[in-house]
Amino acid sequence: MNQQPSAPAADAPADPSAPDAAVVTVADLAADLPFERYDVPEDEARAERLYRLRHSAAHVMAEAVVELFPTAQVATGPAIEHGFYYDFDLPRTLTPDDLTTIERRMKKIIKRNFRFQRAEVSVAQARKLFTDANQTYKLEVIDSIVDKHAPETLSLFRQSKFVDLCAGPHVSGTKTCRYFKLERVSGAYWRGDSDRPMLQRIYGTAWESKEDLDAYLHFKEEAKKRNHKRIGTELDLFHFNKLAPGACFWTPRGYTVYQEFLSYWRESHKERGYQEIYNPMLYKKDLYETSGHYQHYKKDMFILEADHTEYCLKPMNCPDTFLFYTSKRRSFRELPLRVSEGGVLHRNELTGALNGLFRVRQFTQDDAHIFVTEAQVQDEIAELLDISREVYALFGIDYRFALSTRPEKFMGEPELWDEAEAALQSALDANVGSGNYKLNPGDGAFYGPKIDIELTDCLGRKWQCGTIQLDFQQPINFDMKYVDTDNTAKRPIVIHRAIFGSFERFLGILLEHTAGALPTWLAPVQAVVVPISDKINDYAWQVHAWLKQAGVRVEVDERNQKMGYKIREAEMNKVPYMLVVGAQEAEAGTANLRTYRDGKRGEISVEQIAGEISLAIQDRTFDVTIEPLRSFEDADSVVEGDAQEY
RNA sequence: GCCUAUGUAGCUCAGCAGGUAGAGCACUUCCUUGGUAAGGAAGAGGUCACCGGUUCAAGUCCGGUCAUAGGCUCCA
Repeated sequence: MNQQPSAPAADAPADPSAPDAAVVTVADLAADLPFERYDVPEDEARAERLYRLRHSAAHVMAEAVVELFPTAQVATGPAIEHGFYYDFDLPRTLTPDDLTTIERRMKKIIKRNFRFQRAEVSVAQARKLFTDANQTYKLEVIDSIVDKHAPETLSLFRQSKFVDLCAGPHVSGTKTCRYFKLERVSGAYWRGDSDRPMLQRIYGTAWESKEDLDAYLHFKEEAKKRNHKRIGTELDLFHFNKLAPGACFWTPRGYTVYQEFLSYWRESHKERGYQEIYNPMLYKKDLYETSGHYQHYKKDMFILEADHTEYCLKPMNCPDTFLFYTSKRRSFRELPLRVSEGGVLHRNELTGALNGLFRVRQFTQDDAHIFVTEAQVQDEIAELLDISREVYALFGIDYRFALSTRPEKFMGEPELWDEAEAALQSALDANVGSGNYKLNPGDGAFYGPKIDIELTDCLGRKWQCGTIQLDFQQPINFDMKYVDTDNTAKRPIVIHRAIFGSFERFLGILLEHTAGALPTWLAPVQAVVVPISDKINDYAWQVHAWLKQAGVRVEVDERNQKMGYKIREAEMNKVPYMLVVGAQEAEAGTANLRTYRDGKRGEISVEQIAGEISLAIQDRTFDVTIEPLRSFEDADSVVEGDAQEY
């Protein structure tokens, strides 16, 4: 084989000690501009201070990158939750080694504590500056600022040898940014537009103290341990296979959990007057033309052909539930008509968007549609708020309601919107209390206002799962009617609602929230009997039979191992109840109880243990201790669900 | 779909100057018959994601495909 002489590669990192003389940086060109001392106000709130710090860290990082790549084009670099990022257009892609190099250079800059300085220049001056420096992204930023605000001047910030178009604010000196860490490189479209160039984005985190930084890094580690995909493997609940990307394979244990979940859902909704129907999964495209999904949602649907006709795998339950409604004449006496259809849904999510149970291509929503008269809206909403509360209390998860109102683009009559919004609002005021819910003006669906439910898990992350939406549009599309008391046909309103969002996603959240230690009623194995030696196996099976009779999912670990080993195994499998039995217990008809939550409990009669477990199952007690990790999430960042739009 | 990284036993990972695979756990068998998070020994288990190329020789280098992760975009 030919040994290539080790010539420097064309794309090797630039040597900063010998910068290309031809490259003129913004800082060089801005040397004569009127930069002034920049003072930071005292007594600022922590959030503001962090914002300054992180935004400044982004500038420091940009300086380090420009040092390394003098021809780099810099795009934008804001402060974000936990840190900052900056986007660059670079001559080559960055490697993990580059990140280390950049970090080292940043530390040098930080150590010298360069002051941030500010200059105000005319728009023309700014344009010339960035044109001469060949910074095209900045020019585009200037253009959009001018379009939007038509300012007379623009501000520049400088620290050391880096000058950036920037409104600020910043810290006074670079040393304030010293508790930082670069986290990762990724691609990001310029202006978030997938038709524009892909830039390289470097993410970093920055804090006010070493303790904060360490705590944050620790938090990230803990969060990683709780990843539901990891727990799913550890507890043998589900797996994924490349032959069905984005679809979950539930194992016997996992499917047990899933079924328990479904049973609860069925039971609780049946009690509240819901009727369950079961519809087809495959429809001619005409259905979705009627609903409008074919026009607007086609790229997310799986479409196949048979009999020279296009068929669609249903991506949501609404349209086919409407076929149920219109399948016969409806009377006002039937309303409110509460119909649930937990069908299997398919959505052709982009491969890059798939994420464990959080974002799948096949899933089931705890979906239901309620057909109501206008007068019934408010009571029905109150009822839904009540169910939501019941459900979330069961899982020990914090939640908050949010009202989203008419967006700029909407369908239907504004008067109807106003009425509907008023109905939602008064239901919220009456049942949740005014001020106890969030307002998202203009965030409603185009077909109606909605109430979203945001969950907060023990990692402080927010999730949008449940949603209650009013829909005036589909009743028209499907020409839904009911015969009213005066014998005339009237148009019902549809309420779309989901509490969990999707079972898959909610289970994923629950697994992370509980770190896999599910409440007894959901646990795949609720109790394990641990005989101390195989001489006790007969009694162990006797205990097994007693518990089984009490409706407990119980196993016997009769492997030829020491009990310490079996206990360890049961602990790692997060089995709520462990019943240790030896000669003594066999004699007395007892078991030595150990629980996942409370540890060793001592010798108790099997009857009593069986009673305790079966009560926990029956009541669906949330018998789990959640130790909340210190939260690093900001108040208003919500991870959006896949169940929010219909 | 786009960017970057990753893909070796059921799991977690090592091996990478190219010379035809290794650990721990899990599993099987045997010994041990034990009091609340790992007793001992032996054994079995892998087309190194897949396809193609370079080479006498590829887990290792190159190209492509698929999947996964983190982002971006999307989530009427």
